[in-house]
Amino acid sequence: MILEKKKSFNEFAVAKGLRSTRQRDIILDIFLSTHQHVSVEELYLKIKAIHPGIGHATVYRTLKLFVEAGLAREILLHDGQTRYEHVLAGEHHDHLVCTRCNAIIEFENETIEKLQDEIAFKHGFIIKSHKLEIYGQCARCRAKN
Amino acid sequence: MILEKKKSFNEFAVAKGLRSTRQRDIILDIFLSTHQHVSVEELYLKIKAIHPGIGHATVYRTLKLFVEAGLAREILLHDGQTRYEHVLAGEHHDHLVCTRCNAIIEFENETIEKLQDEIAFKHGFIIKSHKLEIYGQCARCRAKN
DNA sequence: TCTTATATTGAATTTCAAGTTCAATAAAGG
DNA sequence: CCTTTATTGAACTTGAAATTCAATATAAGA
Repeated sequence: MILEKKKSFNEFAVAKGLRSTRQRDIILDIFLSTHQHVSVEELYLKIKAIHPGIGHATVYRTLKLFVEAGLAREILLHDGQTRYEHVLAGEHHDHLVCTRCNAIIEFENETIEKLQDEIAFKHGFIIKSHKLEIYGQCARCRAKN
Repeated sequence: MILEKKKSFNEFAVAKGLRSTRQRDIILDIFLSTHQHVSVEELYLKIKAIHPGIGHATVYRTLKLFVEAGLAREILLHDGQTRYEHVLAGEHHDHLVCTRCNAIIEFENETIEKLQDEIAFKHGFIIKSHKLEIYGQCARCRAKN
């Protein structure tokens, strides 16, 4: 799967006439090796630890490329930190966010999606994207008390 | 209704031992006279135009007080601008956001809410709040093309 | 009414994420 | 190898929001 994604990014890069650089390879490698929802800062630090030369700006720029290439998706949660999540083929999901430990659990619900379509249609809206986040306390954190 | 809200804020202020100040009166007045979803900056400029003395910091602080007092609710949409919406008794709603003209349309959907409760329950989550935003193009903007 | 303790204000500063600039560097085709 | 030009990264800028702190205003008591 990681190889597939690398290949897919490569194709995107070629199609766009981008040059292949060491930095982008590194950032892609490390991004692919992280968990589902990395914040930019988190990723940056992880990269910096192994390749201290790589700058801030490059990480930001490259993540935006990943989004363009369809490898990543930007998510903005409650805390003002931009996160990037891995895009898995065809799937869409929403998030349960624990406001105590910041755990993020994904879920899908076909019925909710359909209801959204209906609502948008009723208001003459064309949906481009949507965002459903449920904030609360996860099972583990509840157990802590 | 505006009077009610003023009274309600007053009660909150008294209960909290806050002093009554000209600035807070002004900010409340102007907040109550705005449309549903003002951004801080928008409100600040509106206030500044009439009462040039009032500072940035006071507007921020006072809006947070309104939230505490239950008069306003903070909403964070796609564009990184914090908005405050008026809280009307007991109601909860979600938003359709036009990414072209920034129009915000509110909607309520009981079924979606119920489905969310089920999802949270299934994952052992206790819901504190949630956020559903549908982004797209509104009817008016679609007509423009 | 005057005094005093302290809550509040607002200009200025700080913070923090994110974006931008631009000279230096590196990739890739000729 | 050379040349063109994309890319990089240190430093800087931006913009929203928070914080600081001296000056001011409020409210309660004398």
